[in-house]
Amino acid sequence: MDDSLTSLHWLQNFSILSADPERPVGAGPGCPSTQEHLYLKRLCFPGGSSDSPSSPPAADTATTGMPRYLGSPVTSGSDSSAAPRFSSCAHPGNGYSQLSMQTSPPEEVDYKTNPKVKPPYSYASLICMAMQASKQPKVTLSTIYNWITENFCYYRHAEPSWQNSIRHNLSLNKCFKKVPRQKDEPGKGGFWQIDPQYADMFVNGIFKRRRMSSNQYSSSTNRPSNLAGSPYQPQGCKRKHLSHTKNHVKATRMTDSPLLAREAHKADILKGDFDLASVFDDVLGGTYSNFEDLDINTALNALGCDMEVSVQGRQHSVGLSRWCNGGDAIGQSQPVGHQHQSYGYMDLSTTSMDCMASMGELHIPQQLHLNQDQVLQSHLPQFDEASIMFLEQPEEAVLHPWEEIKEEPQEIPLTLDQGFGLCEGFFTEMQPWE
DNA sequence: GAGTGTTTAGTAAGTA
DNA sequence: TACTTACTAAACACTC
Repeated sequence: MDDSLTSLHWLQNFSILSADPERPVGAGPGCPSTQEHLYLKRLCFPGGSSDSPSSPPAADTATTGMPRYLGSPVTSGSDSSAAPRFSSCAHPGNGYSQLSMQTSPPEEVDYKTNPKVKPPYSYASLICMAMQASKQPKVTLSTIYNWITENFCYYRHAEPSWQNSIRHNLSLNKCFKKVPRQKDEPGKGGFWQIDPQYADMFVNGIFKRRRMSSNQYSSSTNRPSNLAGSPYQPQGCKRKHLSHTKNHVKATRMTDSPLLAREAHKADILKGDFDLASVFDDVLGGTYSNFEDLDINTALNALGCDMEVSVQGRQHSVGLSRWCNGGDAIGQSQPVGHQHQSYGYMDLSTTSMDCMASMGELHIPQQLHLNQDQVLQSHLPQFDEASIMFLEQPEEAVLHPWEEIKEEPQEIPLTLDQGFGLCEGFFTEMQPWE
């Protein structure tokens, strides 16, 4: 009984996504119906809520630092104005789902109708969502404005300075590429799209775009020569003009342990932080089924991902399918009931054990004598190639992921986090030298 | 003039 | 404490 004072069991049920006291009962003036805009609570947590009395109010994201939803908002169907819904944790095959089950159910916050709560998404995320929703390879600034105001009531009532921030973000963020308007195209301004160079990052990057550690820097700057021309950036899009005063990257400053990396990963997911990666994970991975009739080609087109890189060879489809179905590929030894449609990368936070289960196939133990960087570098070329291949042959991978993977299981490419996860899983889960 | 795009500067928060 | 990231504000130039 006395353990009640020190036990942290309550923490499991602690809701960081608790009720929003400011949430209006009905739609505000000028706001559309909320019918279409209900979020995932019922989808994700049909079992009801288990709010802790200690749950902080969620009205102010800045207070909690925790956005209210897990996973990635996507737009359903062909309605570009449809509200973002958070389908990731509802998707049985998404790596988030398991984690979602461990958290308390969020209350619904209807950003489409609630003008008081600022959406917890960065401007880059908002831009990305707008681009995603438009399903066009390129969008205009006004399209982005419209989508945001349409889907986030807050910005309908906010000072227009946020539009300046949007423009600023488009210009500053390397992820976004300006496509000049053709001379015969009337209208103001140009078009914007996701820079295809960063499509691989979107597939890979589950990490929040916070603080690129030095080894991640070195991963991109000192990567193998065959990656020299690759835009591989493991932690998201850099700003277009970085502070160049920090060229002296501290070599020792890194995400020290795979355990920490994974915990950080978990924390990010727990925070429900929406980022570009999650958006594109939805698009490029299986979660995109929420787009109903939208296939992966359409998704890529919507992202403006030009199929401009060509890689020859048989590993195409292999790497591609692995990439599209990374979690399944790695974890194909899991029970059939756990097999599911693809998702863009393997979520190590939830599937490290699956990785462990198949490490024999991966021959990873043979690399134990390597340090992490060596392991990662040994896989980076494949990873990069795989991501490129993904762009090239999306449909095959979706259709025939398993057979191809079974052909060459030892060549399954590992992403940065996968590498860490594997290492961590191995070192933490495996009996010593077993 | 309005909208668009770029750039600079400052602040706050998070992290090593 | 140093650094990164995100945000905000503002100035300026360009185009329609």
